[in-house]
Amino acid sequence: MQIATWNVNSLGVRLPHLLDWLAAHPVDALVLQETKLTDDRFPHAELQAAGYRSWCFGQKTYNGVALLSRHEAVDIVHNIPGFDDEQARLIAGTVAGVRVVGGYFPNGQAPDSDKFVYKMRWLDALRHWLQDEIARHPSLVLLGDFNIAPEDRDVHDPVAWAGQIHCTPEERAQFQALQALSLVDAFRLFEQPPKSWSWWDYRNLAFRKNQGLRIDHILVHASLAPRVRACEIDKAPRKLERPSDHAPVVVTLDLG
DNA sequence: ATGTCACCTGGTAGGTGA
Repeated sequence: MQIATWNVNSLGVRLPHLLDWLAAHPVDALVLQETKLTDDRFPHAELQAAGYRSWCFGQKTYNGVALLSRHEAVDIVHNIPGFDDEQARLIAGTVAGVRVVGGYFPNGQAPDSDKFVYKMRWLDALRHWLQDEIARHPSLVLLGDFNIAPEDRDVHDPVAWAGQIHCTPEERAQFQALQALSLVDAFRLFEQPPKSWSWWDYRNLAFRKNQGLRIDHILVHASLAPRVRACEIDKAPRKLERPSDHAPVVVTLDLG
């Protein structure tokens, strides 16, 4: 089974890229972030023609998430239960016995901003809900755009980024707190190329210079970790014309 | 290089968010 995450930065713009990518990488399930579409505009028909059922949770202009699956998904959840939120940032569903939780974590803007306070509150709520959710569904995968670079090796220039948004001690502590729920960073289960990033700023020729961050992650519960066969970032879509600023990340599970 | 992209309002540009 393969599960992927991709921040598409507007599905309205990126649908052709997504359809091309799915044709080349027919993953079983995929979560999307920053769809930026209200649900009435979601391209269910085009995705169905590509072999995918889709569940969306969007809003106008900003945010928006979706779950795509070749098989039926059940027990769909929108946003973090018990956390009152006007922003569409999380969708979960159970696919073939795997609880798939896709999140578009708040960006946080700057460490001294109100948006950073919201990011911390959102992460606190996520962790508390996940604690219960893992007890109900141990075969859980948490994936998406975390907007956190967990370690210095996930940052092209750790000195310049020290203390900046995505790299603050508070955000990294939140990432570690998720790991403390027995969630394992699938990417780090394997030897990876150095300077592996999942996001490159549109500015400054950042992709050409490979100046990026690894902020898109796939965390699997420890009960699934022995089943993980691969975890890779696919840089190819970032090289296309009019790309998203993020690359997809794929995990391969051997569920026997 | 404060260097781009997407989307909004409201209009032939400017603001917001990332």
